[in-house]
Amino acid sequence: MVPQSFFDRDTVAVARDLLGKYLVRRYDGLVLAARITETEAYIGRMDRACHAYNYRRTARTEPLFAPPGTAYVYLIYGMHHCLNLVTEREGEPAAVLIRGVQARRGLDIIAENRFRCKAEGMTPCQRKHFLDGPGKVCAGLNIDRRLNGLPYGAPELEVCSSLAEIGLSDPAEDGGPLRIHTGVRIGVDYAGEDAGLPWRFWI
DNA sequence: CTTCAGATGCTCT
DNA sequence: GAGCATCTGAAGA
Repeated sequence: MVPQSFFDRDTVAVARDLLGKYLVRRYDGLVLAARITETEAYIGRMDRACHAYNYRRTARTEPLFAPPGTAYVYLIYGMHHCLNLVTEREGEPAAVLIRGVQARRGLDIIAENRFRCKAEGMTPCQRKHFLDGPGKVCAGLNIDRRLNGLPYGAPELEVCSSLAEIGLSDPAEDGGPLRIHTGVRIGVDYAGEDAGLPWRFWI
């Protein structure tokens, strides 16, 4: 598991550094793991796209003011969940949205969570777009508002830098330096000039 | 491959 | 009451 201090840093740096790391999700005796492939940074201090813009503190944004590494999970469009990991020192509302991952452990369980079928039964289209969106990440890994506010270090959700930590090997870990792409964030047109900030990262 | 409508409920005004 | 850090399936090119 990466140390909590990993999240106690500049949010954009954390967003970049989370690429290639692993989300490990545990529940009901199951262990799921997925490689992080797409992230976005949100910084309340100066970012209109952030729910806690200008330090706005409400019942919803409360987890963003919690210690680094805390999970911030909210419901969007009435039916999808989005997972964020809180960054910066406690009291600085900021987080990284997990927008995409690749499944590495628990394929059948994740496929069941997403499509109510075995991994083998997925269509080519379902396979191609398996976990390439924030709502899909949460659906596949069974993440919902029950995890909102979860302190970092809890076994239910961890971030690891190597799958060896859960007894697996991943060829992608030996693939050399990551080729990191940068772009504008998705779905934040309402944020005015801040919508153009290059705070989306993917590999 | 693209566009498009519809689903659905929480949050803040 | 408006709007939202989205996804899906259907239809057309």
